[in-house]
Amino acid sequence: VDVARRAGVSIATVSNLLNGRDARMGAETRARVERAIAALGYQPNRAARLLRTGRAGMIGLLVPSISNGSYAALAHEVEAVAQAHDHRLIVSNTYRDPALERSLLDDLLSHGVRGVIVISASGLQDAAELAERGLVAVEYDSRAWPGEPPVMDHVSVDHAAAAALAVEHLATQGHRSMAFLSPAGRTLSRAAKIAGFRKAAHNAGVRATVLEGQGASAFGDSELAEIGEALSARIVAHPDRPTGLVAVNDMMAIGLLAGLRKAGWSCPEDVSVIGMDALPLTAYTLPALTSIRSPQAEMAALMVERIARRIADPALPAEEFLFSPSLVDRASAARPPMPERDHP
Amino acid sequence: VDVARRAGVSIATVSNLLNGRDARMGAETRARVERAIAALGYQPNRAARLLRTGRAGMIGLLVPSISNGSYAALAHEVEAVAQAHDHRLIVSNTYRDPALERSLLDDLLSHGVRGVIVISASGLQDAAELAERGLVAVEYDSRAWPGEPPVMDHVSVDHAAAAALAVEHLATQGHRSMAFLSPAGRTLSRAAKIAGFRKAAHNAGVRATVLEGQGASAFGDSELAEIGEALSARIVAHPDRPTGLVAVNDMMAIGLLAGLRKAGWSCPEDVSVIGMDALPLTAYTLPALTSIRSPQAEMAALMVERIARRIADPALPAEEFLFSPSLVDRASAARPPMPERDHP
DNA sequence: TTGAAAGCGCTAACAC
DNA sequence: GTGTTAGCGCTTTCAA
Repeated sequence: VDVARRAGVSIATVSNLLNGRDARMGAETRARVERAIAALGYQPNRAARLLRTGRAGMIGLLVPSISNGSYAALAHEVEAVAQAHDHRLIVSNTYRDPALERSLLDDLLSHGVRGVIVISASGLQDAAELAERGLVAVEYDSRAWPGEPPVMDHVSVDHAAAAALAVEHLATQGHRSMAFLSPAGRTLSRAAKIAGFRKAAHNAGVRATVLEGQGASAFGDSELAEIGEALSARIVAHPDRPTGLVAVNDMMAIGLLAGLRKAGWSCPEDVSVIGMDALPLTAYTLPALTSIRSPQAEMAALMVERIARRIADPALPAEEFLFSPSLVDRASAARPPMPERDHP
Repeated sequence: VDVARRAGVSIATVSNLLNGRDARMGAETRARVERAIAALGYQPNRAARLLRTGRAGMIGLLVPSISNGSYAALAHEVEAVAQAHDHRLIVSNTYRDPALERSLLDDLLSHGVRGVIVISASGLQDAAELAERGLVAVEYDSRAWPGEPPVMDHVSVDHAAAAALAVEHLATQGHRSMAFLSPAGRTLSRAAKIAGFRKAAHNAGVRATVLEGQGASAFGDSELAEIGEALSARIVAHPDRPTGLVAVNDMMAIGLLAGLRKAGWSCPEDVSVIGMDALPLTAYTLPALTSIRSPQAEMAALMVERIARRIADPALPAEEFLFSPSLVDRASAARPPMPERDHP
């Protein structure tokens, strides 16, 4: 109203300009309005705009814990993409609690958020219902139900391939007995990694063990590292004497490295360790951690783009996108101590 | 409207119940309304509420980069507190760019956000103007201008004390020459740490050097670690032979550790290193990193509480809150190699 | 090319 | 105790 008055036009004209409907607006009128906007330092009230249009200019991100380095890195990428589209990012910790997840989703909806990226332990149950209520959700790092057409978009790295990459790298170095380390809870992504690990080990003809730690709902950096450290005791005592270790993620690998060291084993001389996520800091551990990297920036860009497209066209069929992981070859994975000799 | 119709009451009654004005509402009416709400799965539209009341139920958090572990940890704490108050958290990366910071703040305002926590390199210039426009800002980890009454709330750990803690710990172990390592840009918190370092070193009667790396705007984990690694070369070549090293934060310390190691120096035998932030992962480095911890959870709680109080009462005088850091004594700081002998 | 007016869903002042 | 109603700031037909 103030801008319109100052420019001597109606509020509709101002609104038209603001919303790009200025194709055939008088150049002089446009200039007057623009001057008024600048002079008044006017900024549109987004709440009112949202109320009217249903578009909030915000997207949601639900992560188990934002202090987990891997999710923090994802959040960074997502925020960067969102910022480039002039959108804000609402972040919430879900602690892998499905009920909380659910209520957070409801709440985002009531805030006018129409698009959300979710990292869910168990998969979103009522995706269809959410879609009906106008919420476009994309699941990160979880797969659709095999066989059925996906009910929502899934953007994930190929966890099975990631595990296979680790196994093959170790097998190439000569390891014949490997172990996969994970916390106790079976999230979808962990299950996929474990399956991939088993299959690749089978294909490579090596012995495979899966070791699960305590603490079902571990998602914080310290819990993860702690579990890794605790698991090292089971490694050194294991009858199969695994020499190639694959950790479900980098923080577990870091804990594992510390535990192994305390037990007097050195890496990579006595055991090889491969992590997953390729966090920046893994380049600086001792030894520098060999790890598996996901193309997070591209995944973030795709997720935001999919959300934008499905908001524009809700009929857009859901798809599953699978990204290929890559191995970051550093110092923690090398040849096993004495290949084959004491295991005929 | 739907709820009111179903419950056979007016919308005002529904609104009254929803907003706690139900003190003298008929028990039977209340029950009917509640049943209708449940049956319809009704959720209030927050955009409309915001438009009417000006309260968005969201708070903002502006960090240089959310992928930086220390800010991610802070974000986690802040989100937890906000969630407990049924508020959502909007997070944005500022990349330490004052212009971006400024436009993000404007944008949050237009989204209806009334409270924001800012980590700013240079301090918020126009805090007074923001306050006038209805934005309550709290600065994290930066101090008010000394002498003048603070124009906004500041919540910070005492950086000078943190540096002093590190210096004293090293001095107690016998170190007589120390260096402080930092990236090149002088943020307020870095400046405070450096001043505290210098002063404490002077008090302890030890030699003090401040070494700055390249890369003025380093806030990402990898840049920080990289600078730390690069700085190690200047340490080993330094004429003063500093044996006690204090890094501006943990990621730099981790990079430093890696660089020193490559140069053939071992820690803590040849040099001692102390980091700052006490990130969870520092318990698992080799050697486990001695570091300085801030009470982040308490600081987060205070910031959210201050925001709530100042929104309720804009006249509330601004204050500066200083928290005491504590030393986490681990393995990276010990006695210097040969105390005093080759430096008469 | 511009303007008038309806209405998004809610809250709160006020009337009953 | 409960209901009526104005209006938050905006977008968007529709009319001029």
